[in-house]
Amino acid sequence: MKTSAESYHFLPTGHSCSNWRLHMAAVATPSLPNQNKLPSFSSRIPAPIVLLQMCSNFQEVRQVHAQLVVSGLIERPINGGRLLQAYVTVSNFNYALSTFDSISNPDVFAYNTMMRGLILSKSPYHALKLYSRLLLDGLKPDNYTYTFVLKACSQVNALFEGREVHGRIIKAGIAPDTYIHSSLINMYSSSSDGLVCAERVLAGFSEDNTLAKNSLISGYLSQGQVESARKMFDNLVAKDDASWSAMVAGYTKNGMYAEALVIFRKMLSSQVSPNESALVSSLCACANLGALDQGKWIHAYIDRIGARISVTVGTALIDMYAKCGSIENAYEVFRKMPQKDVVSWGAIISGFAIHGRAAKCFELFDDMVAGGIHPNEVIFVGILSACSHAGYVETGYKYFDQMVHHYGIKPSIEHYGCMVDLLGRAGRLAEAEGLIMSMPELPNSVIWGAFLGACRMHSDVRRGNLAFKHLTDLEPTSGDRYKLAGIMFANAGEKENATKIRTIITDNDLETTRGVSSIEIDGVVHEFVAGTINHSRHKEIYRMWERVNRLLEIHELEICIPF
DNA sequence: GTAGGGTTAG
Repeated sequence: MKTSAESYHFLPTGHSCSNWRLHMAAVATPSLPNQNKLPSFSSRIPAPIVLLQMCSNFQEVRQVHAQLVVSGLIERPINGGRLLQAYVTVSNFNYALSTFDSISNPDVFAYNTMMRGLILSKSPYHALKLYSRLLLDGLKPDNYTYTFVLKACSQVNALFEGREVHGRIIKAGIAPDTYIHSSLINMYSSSSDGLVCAERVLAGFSEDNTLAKNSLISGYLSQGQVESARKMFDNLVAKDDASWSAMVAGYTKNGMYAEALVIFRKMLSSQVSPNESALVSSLCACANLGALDQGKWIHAYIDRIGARISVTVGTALIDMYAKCGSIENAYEVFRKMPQKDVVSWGAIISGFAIHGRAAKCFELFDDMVAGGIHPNEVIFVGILSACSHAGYVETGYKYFDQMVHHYGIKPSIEHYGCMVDLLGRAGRLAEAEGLIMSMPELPNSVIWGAFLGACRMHSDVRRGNLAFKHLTDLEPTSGDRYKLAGIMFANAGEKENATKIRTIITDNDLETTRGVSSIEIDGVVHEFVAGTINHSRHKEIYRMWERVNRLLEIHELEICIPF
């Protein structure tokens, strides 16, 4: 470490040394973390180092950092590594990086800790660079180094580099432990080509290793090989929470939502308490199924076990309630969340957008910005789709402009989709067409589909024909596109074209879909198809629905225990 | 003398 406080320039740019000294004086005195819980002072370890291990947030680490500088303890190289570690554990990666830079001769521990920080902050490329620097420094990588570098490789699908690391591990004669094994499997199974190697790695390890087996299960699932994963999972003797949650997450990721809920239920009946990942995945499955009762049950379960609602779980709850049609519950969860990140704001804004509450979306957007959270591209998808549902063309333009020029976000195809939809619905077809032509990338079927829908709505056969031509190129087998065009021609009185299209649909046996909505009663999902009025039990369902509403008012969550 | 699963949310 640098030897004096004056030359100690670890702070991010904008802080001068004199400011730092003043600041140190201000923070060094007030409440330090849990001083009363300190172990006895007979210990040889200096008090600030003990404190460092007890820090649970950034402010505390910074205070102890100040003490380390004042006491000169920072000058011992080992303490520099400890400080770095503390910044990584409280997820302040800028301070971690500055601390690392201020260490003059970082040892393997410092390198490992910094690599871990870079992986946690989703900078795997930097972690890989640091690994090369470690080798250039002539240091000898250890088991931790290999675990982290393999993790970085799997994050960027660097199969080639990963193989090289694998070779180096073998050549170095390191005895690979369970962690290295599971990291190798993760690395190889980040691409479908590597799965065979992953299987071989597992086969070459004699001990029973649940960690590595879980990794291979996740690998199969990430490559869509659900059957292989399930087989391996069923044969697993010691299933831990990670094994279960890998299955729940894997089913959800592969769109098999019902299976995800079934295995989640099995997890609970096997007396394994679900971890955060399993809760989030199963809530995601509920959201996609519209299974409000099951979602509410999971919410009640979380409350019952007294788990603190984390940002991640809270966000998954918001999304579930919003997608299951219960925006009020979503908003309640949102308001009660002690911490929110940009994803939580995105979930609630998109939720209100789905429900057509544009004004509320704008209000939330302002609150978010006022709270110092920087909107990302997803926030604008929510805002623009709210504009389009409400028909606010000028507001939509305003936000689109703000996104590009004020926030420097490059519009994605989804943003263009919202704008085309917005302009098209409002009948401003020439503007919509101009926007499509100005797009930097090639318009996809979503864009042309929205445009065709708008042309049909406003009986613009010339432009509609253009959209239809593009759609037949992009999606030649989608019956829906032909159907829409057929309706457009029929409405415009062009009977010849309309019948031509109808014969295309029947001759080629193209499938068309109909609008479907569903409600869930007593754990069973009932579907209603647009245009049909005689669902076999619709009267009964209506009566049950009324009863459910009454019950909900009386006991809130008590009725939903489907498991 | 400090350490490492999996990873979901818009």
